[in-house]
Amino acid sequence: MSPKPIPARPATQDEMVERIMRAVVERRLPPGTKLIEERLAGIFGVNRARIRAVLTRLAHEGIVTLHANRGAFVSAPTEQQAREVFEVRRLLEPAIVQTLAARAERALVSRLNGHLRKEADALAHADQRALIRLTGEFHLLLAELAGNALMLRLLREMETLTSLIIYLYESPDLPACRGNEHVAIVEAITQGDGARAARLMLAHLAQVEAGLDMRGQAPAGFDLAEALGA
Amino acid sequence: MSPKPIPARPATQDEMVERIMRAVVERRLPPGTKLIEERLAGIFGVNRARIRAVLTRLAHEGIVTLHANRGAFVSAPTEQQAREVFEVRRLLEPAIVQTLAARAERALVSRLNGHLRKEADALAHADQRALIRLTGEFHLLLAELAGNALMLRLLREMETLTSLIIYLYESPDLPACRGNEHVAIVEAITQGDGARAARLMLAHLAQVEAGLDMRGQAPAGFDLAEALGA
DNA sequence: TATAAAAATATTGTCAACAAAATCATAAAT
DNA sequence: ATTTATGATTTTGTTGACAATATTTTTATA
Repeated sequence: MSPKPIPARPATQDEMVERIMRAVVERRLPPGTKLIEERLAGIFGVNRARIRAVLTRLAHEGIVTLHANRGAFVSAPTEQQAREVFEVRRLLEPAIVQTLAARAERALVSRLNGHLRKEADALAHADQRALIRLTGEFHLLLAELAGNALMLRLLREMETLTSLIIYLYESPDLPACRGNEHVAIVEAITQGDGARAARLMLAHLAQVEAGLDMRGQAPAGFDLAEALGA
Repeated sequence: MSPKPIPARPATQDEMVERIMRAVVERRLPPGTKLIEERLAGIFGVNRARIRAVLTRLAHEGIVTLHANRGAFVSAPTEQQAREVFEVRRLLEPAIVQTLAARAERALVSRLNGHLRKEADALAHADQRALIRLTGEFHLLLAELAGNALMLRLLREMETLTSLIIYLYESPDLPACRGNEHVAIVEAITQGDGARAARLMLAHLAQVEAGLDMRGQAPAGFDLAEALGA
């Protein structure tokens, strides 16, 4: 028996989606994990109908896969799907940094540097989990600063999918993005050199993709409540 | 009283999503239309729970907007959102045609020409509704032929949003895309001239966007059953 | 011991009824 | 006539129960 998690007041739908996505990004919910409706309902303090809506949303984003009469599982993207995600990211993200370079005001630069500092801290403290999360969030921060809400949503989706892809196809202890590449990109943005920023981002994505080797296994199950607890 | 639509056997979720999206694209469901759950349930021969899942999905795609305790409405994208959609399309679609030009085999070319013929037919017969649908589907066909399922999904989403945007911000009797621009793009693809195809697509999208003037009104309601009937 | 059938359990899919909230219609008051 | 309050109706949000389907466990058999 795991120590029963405090029943807790009901969570909102966005909170639930957010917490599950975060658990996926932080590798507490590996691909293949079965998401049992009643279990989730218990954890979040809501009933199954609410959970169902959450799973529908996540399924639509591709983070969860629904099998008829069998339930919801954390997706295990195929090699083909992995390539598709990177293809789209290669089209969107270089354009984002190029835009940012064109209007690199103080506030923008300082937020980027603030983020880089956090990444460096996590690295210094060998806080693996934080590092994984932060390296992913870097890309989302760029999208957010670009001021296109649609783009941000799409990238959040693909960032989460990328987490699954990396889990499946890359050695788990290498962080997805190497910190210095992020630093170089911010540098180019700060200097207003959009072309270089775009080039660096493209190379960065290519580097991540190149680090994959396509022979992954979906691992076994484990404790849902613990994964979603903190 | 509208003539009660045949109760019909229950529709699958995908069918319902498909039919609503098509109704939006064909302008039978203008932005602002309220989508009453029970009404939809009657039309599709299912119960409210199923409808709810459908609305959740559509809301996630931005085609429908949910207001707490007030229900679901066909979205009325703001000027800002409209710009965001076009920004993303400008990044994705030129890349798609460039890819296609690079591997323009017979089968591909013939499918494209087949589509152009349909557009020409609809134009010749002054079949406004078909023309609207086909001009949108042209862009989806390109995405489909590019063989990236993720990209296809994203573009289907944005194509539907574009329908709403055009409804709101452009004179309703001009078709969204002028046929000859599509012809020129296919020509460039056929000749394997990727750069030109990309340039034409970019210009095409810019032209559509330029044709918008941002002072739209959400129109009144009307008969749901009729809009979704055929 | 290994395999196959059968029962028991767990999980999802569906539904109808109720509660809460918003909308609409009506009536009262300025 | 316009506005404001009141009540009736519509619509959404939530819940629990049940049926249908998978999965697991047990039992029987080779």
